[in-house]
Formats: sequence, structure tokens, C-alpha cells
Amino acid sequence: MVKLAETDLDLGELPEQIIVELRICQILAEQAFTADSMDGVSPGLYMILALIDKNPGQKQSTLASCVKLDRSTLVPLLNQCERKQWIQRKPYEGDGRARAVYLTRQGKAVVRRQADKLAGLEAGVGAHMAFGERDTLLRLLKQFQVAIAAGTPDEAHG
Amino acid sequence: MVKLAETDLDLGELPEQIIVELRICQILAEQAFTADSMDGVSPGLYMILALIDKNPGQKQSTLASCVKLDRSTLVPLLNQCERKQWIQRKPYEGDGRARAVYLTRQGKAVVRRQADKLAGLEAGVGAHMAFGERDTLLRLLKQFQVAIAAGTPDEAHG
DNA sequence: TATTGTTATACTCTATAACTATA
DNA sequence: TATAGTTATAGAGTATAACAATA
Repeated sequence: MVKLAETDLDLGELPEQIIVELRICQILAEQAFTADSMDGVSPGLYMILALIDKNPGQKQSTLASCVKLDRSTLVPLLNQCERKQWIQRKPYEGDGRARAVYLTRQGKAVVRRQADKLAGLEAGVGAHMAFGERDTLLRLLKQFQVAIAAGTPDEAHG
Repeated sequence: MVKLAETDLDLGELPEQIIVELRICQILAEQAFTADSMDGVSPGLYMILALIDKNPGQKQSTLASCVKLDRSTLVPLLNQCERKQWIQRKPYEGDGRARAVYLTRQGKAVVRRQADKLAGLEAGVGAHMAFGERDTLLRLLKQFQVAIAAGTPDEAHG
């Protein structure tokens, strides 16, 4: 429950700012996704596991760069997953330095469970919106990513 | 630069999920806000400082609960701000246990600078969108917050 | 007994730098 | 020499539990 306010403080212009609302959305979404998770999978870890699911046998560094993590950051994450027997590291054919990452049967089950949960949350959100609004939100979020990466108008025009 | 992909991995259904795109938006926004910050103020800290700015003299626990942090979490944050002379703790009239938090002149200057930066980012985003789309995004983000808090349709109907 | 601020502690997520084995 | 994985370490950001002072 992050929803600012509840206490009667003056929030000023905070609620008129996309970046602020985005932050609140993200915190709420993270909590909803992690809540009652028997697997204890965070959204970040889910993305990595889903990526491995769709791309079996990739090198760790490829996976890391795809989700924009340092390769050293991925190591303890994968160690943990390996301990839980969700993933397996195998020799990477053609490069003795690298390791090929695969989901185990149990790992695939976790991804499926989490994907279902995510789909449930998405459906719940869709149910609270008028027809087409979910697509609009998705489109505008992608547009936001382009816009925020482009910088402010001042820096952009130079 | 968090933008998934760049490597040619299969992202599956990840980019069709609001929660996933939200996460990416938030990471990018956080990076944009924190970039080149001479003050080193994170979005989270900015919200706290902006709250103090609009509500001078509040108790720490009131501030904490408003931004949904544990009161113990706020302590080192405020200590840091106090060391930088951005805030000041004074006795709270009427309750000897509590402390009233105020922004110093320098603290107000920091908030003003950060507010300007945020406004710049928001303007930049608005400039990359068609007329009215920024308002639509803001409205849908607030709607998302309601929806995600309400839970999935399955749990909701029981 | 309950609440406020605080401390001690711990857990998650992330990064950098340095090491090793291989290329 | 460069790259892949790893280790050691550090720094945010958050929480819980316990404590002193006050209510």
C-alpha cells in the first residue's frame, strides 16, 4: 500500500507528475507481483527467467546485457536459482570460458506459474479499464521510454 | 539505458505486459532524474523533501507514513539531509517525543532545483507526445493504481 | 501500555575492481 | 591482450526488533 496521502498532508504538484505516478505504479505493481509468492520471485528475476525460457543455452553475459545488468550481478542471482534447481549451467559449445544457461523442468514450472500470475494481474488491470485503454496505456508507456531517453527539449534541440 | 533487447534475444510476451513496461519506464525515469545531479537526490528523497516543503513542521512518523516508509527508515535519510544542512529538526510543540521537521534555506533551494529538473523532464516527455496524450497517460497511471490495488478479477469477486 | 525517535542488524539489488581460465 | 565467469567488497534502499524517553 504505497498510495501517498491517507494522512492529510499537502502533496503539492507531486500527483501531477508522470514520473511520480510512474514510481507509485511501479512500487504497487512490484508488491502485487511479489505478494503471496510461494516461489519468492521478484519482477526482475522473473524477467531473467522468462528470458532464459525463451532463449535457452545463452551465455550469462548475453543475458546480463539484455536486461542491462552487470555480468557480475547476474552470478549470485543464477547461483540462487541453481541452488533451487530452477536453472542449470552447461558448457557453452565453442567457447570454453562461457556457460550456457538452461531452465530445468522445475524452473519452467516456476516461470509458468509466474507468467500466469502476471497474466492475472494484467487481466485485473484490464478489467478496471474501458475498452482499448489498456492498449493506450501500453502504447504511451513505450512512447514515454523514447521520450525520457531523448532528454529535455532544451538539450535535444542543440 | 535499460531498454531490453539490443542483443537479438526473444523477449516473448514481456513487452506486451504493462507491469514490465512500467518497470522499464521507472528505471529510465529514475536514471534521467538522478543523472548529472549535483545534489545527488534520488526520486524517493525528492518526494520526501517536497513533502516537507509543502508541510513544514510535521512529525517524522507522519512524513514516513505518508510516503509509506517505516519510521526507522526515515531516520538515516533525515540524518543525511541534516548533515548537508537541508533540513532541521526542532522540538514538536505539544509532544515531547516527536520532532518537527523543517527545510532550511539551502534545503528549499535544493527542492526548487530538483523541482525545476523534474519539470524539465516532464516537459520533455510532453514534447514527445501528441496533444492531450500526457494527460491521458497521467489519468491511466492513476487508474492503474486503483486497478492493481483492487487485485485480480478472481480474488475480487469472492 | 502505547507511541516517537533511534539504534542495531539484516536482506535485496546493484555496481566496480581484481582474479582465473580461456581465447 | 581481451573476454567470460567469478569473488570480494561496497553502497543504496528497505525492513524488523529492541530500547529510551515521553505520553
